[in-house]
Amino acid sequence: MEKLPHYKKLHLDLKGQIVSGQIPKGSLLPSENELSNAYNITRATVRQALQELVKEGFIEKRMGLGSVVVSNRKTLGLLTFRGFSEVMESSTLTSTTHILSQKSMASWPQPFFHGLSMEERQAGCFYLERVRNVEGNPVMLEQTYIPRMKLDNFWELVGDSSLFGTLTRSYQIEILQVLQDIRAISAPGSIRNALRLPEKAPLLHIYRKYLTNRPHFHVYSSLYCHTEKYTLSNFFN
Amino acid sequence: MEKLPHYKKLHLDLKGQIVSGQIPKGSLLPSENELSNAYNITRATVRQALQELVKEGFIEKRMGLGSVVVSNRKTLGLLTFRGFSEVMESSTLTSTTHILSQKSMASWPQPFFHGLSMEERQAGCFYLERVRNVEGNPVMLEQTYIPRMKLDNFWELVGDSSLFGTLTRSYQIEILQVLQDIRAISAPGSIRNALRLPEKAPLLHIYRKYLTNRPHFHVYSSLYCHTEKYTLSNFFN
DNA sequence: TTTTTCCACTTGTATAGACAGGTAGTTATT
DNA sequence: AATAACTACCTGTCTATACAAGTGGAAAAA
Repeated sequence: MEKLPHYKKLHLDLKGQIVSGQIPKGSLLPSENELSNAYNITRATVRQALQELVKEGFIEKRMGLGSVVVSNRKTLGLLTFRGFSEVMESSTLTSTTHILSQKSMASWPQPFFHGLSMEERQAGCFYLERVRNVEGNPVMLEQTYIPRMKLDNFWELVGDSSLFGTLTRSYQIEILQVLQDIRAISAPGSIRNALRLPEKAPLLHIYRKYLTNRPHFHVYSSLYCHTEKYTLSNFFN
Repeated sequence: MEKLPHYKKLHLDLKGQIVSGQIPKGSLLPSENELSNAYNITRATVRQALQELVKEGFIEKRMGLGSVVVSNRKTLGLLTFRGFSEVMESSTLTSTTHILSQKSMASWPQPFFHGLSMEERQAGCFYLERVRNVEGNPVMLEQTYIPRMKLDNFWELVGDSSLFGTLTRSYQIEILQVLQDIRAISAPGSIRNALRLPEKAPLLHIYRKYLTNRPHFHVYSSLYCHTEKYTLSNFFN
């Protein structure tokens, strides 16, 4: 039993009710005062929870009116934070993951797409290469690099489960922010094979740096996305 | 003289000191208690201001340590909020804009890339098509649709200046959030001409919906980005 | 000298209350 | 019937305070 802060508890409760459809899109959330009474917390704490929902794009606040549910997509915004499974898990689309490669490396690739600190460079990295499929179609190749810094039994703990879920559960590492560079490219040969693409197919290429709550610990990803059938949705704020 | 809320005042003060270099990158902001004393406001209000800076990517907060300045880039995060000029204005790259088309339309394109409310549909839209150049190279084609809702003298007020700047200054419309779908495509003929691209060049295509502080008023954009020389950088949180 | 403990300071979470300002529907006025 | 005023309710901003939890350096103990 983990004891979450009150605002987090309310946040998750409301999010659950929104994505499950109990609070339908277009409707109003209970008012801040109602929520503060119902949960026995102050309005300030309620507002903190609602703020999270705004940030994730689930609700919009209207001064004098209330909080309007504007989306019930579980995926909204999560793409920017987490791996693929979390994004897809709630949709009706079936998604699978296929691991192509999984290894510990004493040194990082040279050149690496992002600057590294001395600490990171010396630690070496874990490397994970995965193909993500939606409805049986390969749509994304994900190459992830994790510094080997205080991550005992990493592969055993990751196992078959979500990478970012494992980081949170087993190491209390949470993603706070993501920096990324996006570009469109023509699929190179190596990627074409993995995603079964024709020559010169346009691909979305994203370099990501995940900032975490563990200082100086970052996760790096290189993503190749085939966006013909499934597009990448994001919200920003 | 507009009277800003206290937290907004502090937010702008700190932002100014960060982008001007008075508070250098890597250094710590004054602590929340120091700021609350200096400005004669409570810590809750200080935290509201700092939260904005975190959202914009200027600072990171470290529990037990303080608020670290992690960026002094004027542009950071703004790409997700505003048009092109704001993004480029602080960089050393020279950027120019060329207007291809500029008209008022009684009805929206059919089909339109995003669902519209009755209100918006009936209002018609202003249409603005622009090419953005960096160092003389065309890198982005931007097609923007603005509902004709309570925007008197729109074209006169926009003139040559920034679209989003005009919306803010003349109509007090501020962008709160951006929803977007991203995909990679092969440049279609019409776009190839405007951006002077070879056939089948990979292009980034982004559909955007800007949510504003004016209820039910949204701005829509379709962006085509040539990302060979200049990539799109974003931060998420 | 090395390790542990402690402490000052920082951010995180939370309470209780107050007033300003916007929304929408009802009621009173024209 | 159309307009204006009122009202209940909602979010926005802010004060004052308290304690929990993490950081980093100094002091104490090994």
